[in-house]
Amino acid sequence: MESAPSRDERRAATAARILEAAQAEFGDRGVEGATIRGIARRAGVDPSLVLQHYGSKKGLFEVAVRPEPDLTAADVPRHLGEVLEIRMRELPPATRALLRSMLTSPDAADAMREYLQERADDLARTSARADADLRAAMLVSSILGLTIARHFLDLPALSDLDPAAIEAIAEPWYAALLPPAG
Amino acid sequence: MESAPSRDERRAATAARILEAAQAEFGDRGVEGATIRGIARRAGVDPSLVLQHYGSKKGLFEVAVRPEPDLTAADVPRHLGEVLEIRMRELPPATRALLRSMLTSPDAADAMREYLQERADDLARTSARADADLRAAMLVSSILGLTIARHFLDLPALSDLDPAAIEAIAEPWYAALLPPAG
DNA sequence: GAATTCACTCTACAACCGTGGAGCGAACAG
DNA sequence: CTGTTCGCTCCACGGTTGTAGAGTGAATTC
Repeated sequence: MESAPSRDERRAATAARILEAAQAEFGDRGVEGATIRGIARRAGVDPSLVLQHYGSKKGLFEVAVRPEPDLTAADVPRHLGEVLEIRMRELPPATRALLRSMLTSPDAADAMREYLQERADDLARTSARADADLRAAMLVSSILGLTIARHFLDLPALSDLDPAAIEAIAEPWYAALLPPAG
Repeated sequence: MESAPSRDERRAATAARILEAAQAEFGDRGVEGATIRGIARRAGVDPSLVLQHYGSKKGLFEVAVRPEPDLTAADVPRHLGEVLEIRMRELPPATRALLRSMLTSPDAADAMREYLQERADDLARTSARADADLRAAMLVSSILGLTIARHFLDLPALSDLDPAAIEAIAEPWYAALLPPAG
């Protein structure tokens, strides 16, 4: 038997439900397109409650796009496979919300640039080439394009396909752009 | 001396000025973010006039993102250089408006998918490989990612750089993914 | 010169937005 | 059992949006 949840537990649970609803709504419509009322409806809650929990729409968005801890983990993906697999299969809700908003919200654009820059830096460190920074930036940008085309534009050749088939071609291609040192 | 412009000519001129303002505004803020009032202000005109010319916001957007004829020209760019050069230097206003809106407007997403599909088909025809369609889709998606990272996210390694430097690396890399037949 | 067209502005409306404050009712502390 | 906390809902406000219709004055036509 479960013990009856306490008041605090219930509050935390609705807060989490609101956050999920917000990520879904931001992911579907972007920051500007999503509305507090829409998020509240999806969470089965009054619009005011959303703001009582997260202060403002902007505040809610900042929490909603905060990447899951295991994605910002310090252990650099030595193989691109990790990043690729994550990007090619289902997107994490926070990532999806950030991607959806990055072209219309300066805040989201900043967050995305920062994220891409980190990934590019990680990658550049694995190479000894003089133009490693540029090549790393090109690489992460290409992954970004693939992600958008597959998950947001539904380009048939990419969205219909098994992730493994894409990875099989992409990985050696990426390695050709920025060969690992040694 | 110029002859005084007729009434029709003046009307056409303001219509064109409104369209330019709309492309700029859509390009800066996206379909949802841009407002009729903002477009009117930029064109130095009353908001109502915008609708009298283009019917509705949606109608205006459709005209605003219509690609310039020389970009849809039937002559396939045999070399990617053309596409790349266009994408790496200044973006045409219509393209910029479409790109900015593609993640938040289903109509824009459809138009962009269609455009990418056409380009991918053109490219795939230059190859005899069995997986040419997939590789072509990957290629145009990568260009898309590069364009976004450079022009919309301002990823420093890409946006600060001379287009030629990027092309010098990108072109052979792209050729490696989808080598031209023969 | 008078009559008419029409490019353009003014005003208004209904819908929607983010947000704040008052109030209710059930879970808590004593 | 009584008093209090507080998670939650209701209602309201000011502002912005897309859009429609009436009005105005100058260019056009006869």
